[in-house]
Amino acid sequence: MSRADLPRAAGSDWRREKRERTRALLQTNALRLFLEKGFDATTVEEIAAAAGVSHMTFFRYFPTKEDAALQDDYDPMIADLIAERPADEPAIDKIRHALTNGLHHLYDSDREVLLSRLRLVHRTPALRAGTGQRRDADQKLLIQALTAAGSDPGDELRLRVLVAAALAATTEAIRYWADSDGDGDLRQLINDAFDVLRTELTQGRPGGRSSA
Amino acid sequence: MSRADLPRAAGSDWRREKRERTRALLQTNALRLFLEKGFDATTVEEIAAAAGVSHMTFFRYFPTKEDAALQDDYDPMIADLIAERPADEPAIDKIRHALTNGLHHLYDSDREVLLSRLRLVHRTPALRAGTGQRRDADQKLLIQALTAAGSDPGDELRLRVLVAAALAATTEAIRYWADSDGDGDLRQLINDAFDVLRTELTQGRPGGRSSA
DNA sequence: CTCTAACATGTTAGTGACTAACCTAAGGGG
DNA sequence: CCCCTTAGGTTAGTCACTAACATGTTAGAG
Repeated sequence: MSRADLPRAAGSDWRREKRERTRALLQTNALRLFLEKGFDATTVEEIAAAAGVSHMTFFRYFPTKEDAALQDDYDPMIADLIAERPADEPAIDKIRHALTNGLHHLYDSDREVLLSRLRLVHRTPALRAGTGQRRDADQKLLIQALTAAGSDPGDELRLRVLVAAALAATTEAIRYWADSDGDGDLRQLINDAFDVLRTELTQGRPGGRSSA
Repeated sequence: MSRADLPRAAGSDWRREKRERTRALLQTNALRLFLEKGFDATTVEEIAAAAGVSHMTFFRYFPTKEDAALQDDYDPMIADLIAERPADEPAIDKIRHALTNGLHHLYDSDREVLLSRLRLVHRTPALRAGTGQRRDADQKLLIQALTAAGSDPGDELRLRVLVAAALAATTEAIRYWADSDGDGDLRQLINDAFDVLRTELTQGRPGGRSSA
């Protein structure tokens, strides 16, 4: 297999540190160049050169150029957050709370970085496409977490639709937030989006969102 | 611009027919080869050769290899279907009915082709990513159609979430249908998916879908 | 009827993402 | 001390996609 020689998680401390340093160097340089010159105008060669490695090393850390812009480590914590919710809570609320709580951290720490990354993704078709794949992965993750937390795994379509709708609402809230340059409270927007699901889908009144 | 010399919609009957024949030849050969050998294992050269043209001609008709697998002409009719719905119908029902009615046609005519195409997309990461972009486009289209049909354009987030949730439900129904090899009625599944939105998101009962 | 503009297609020669096969150097355990 | 593991390099590909320019064919103006 082509990617069998990926730098792995094991090894002595000093090797792990080196790996992590190289990886971080590649990703920060990638993001900087993408923001400076645009995603398409930046070549993998340039990124590798800026990080002081060869282009092959880049591909040992990131399977595609897109991944250097999209990869982060927020996903693994979602499952944990779901597991922490009370077992009798409805699935949709578990998701809602897990997501809003999860966003909490990066929201006030990495705020500016997050915003510029969202804008980059927004204006780059290749990256927008990449997020679709991420959403599929997130959906799978959430479904697993929910069944692990007690949801009926037999009712497949129901779970898929629930999770997909929840992710769609979250995505729209995040996009809306990025579109308005980070004005407003992201968690509030996400709650608004979930409220749209709750209130608008049942009877379809033309107005009535909870806040601006 | 690079794509300024795309075969256009104008011209005499003669030219238009030739264009359409070439285009159809390219797309059917592309789909056949993708299904036979897999998407990645098929080169654009092969497709072009099978259609009896050069690889440049291929790119004059399809901007990317993915498009040869994904492009169809179902989208334009969605807007029409929305416009046909009664003006006072809730947005979510407009979408639901437009989509189920729209699926009606291709459902019993192209059924087998549709199924194999869905399976192809399902097992090809590059194509799954492509569908994400299509969904963005569909979302824009639907929002335009809904505002044209009387929805309040000022309440941006609400419309985005509504449409995104509707598209998510539809997508999940279609995937579910493809996963179960086309057993069951697709329109019924879509209605089930919309019912999940309606009944499960409001109070989050653990059971209660309308049919299998 | 001829000349020309428009247009579908071809040819050739790129660029750049990504892969495969093989090589090197350095630390760590036997 | 040897050797194995592992981070990284080198080189030489393949293939999607682009740019620039060439060619034949047809439609329409004169």
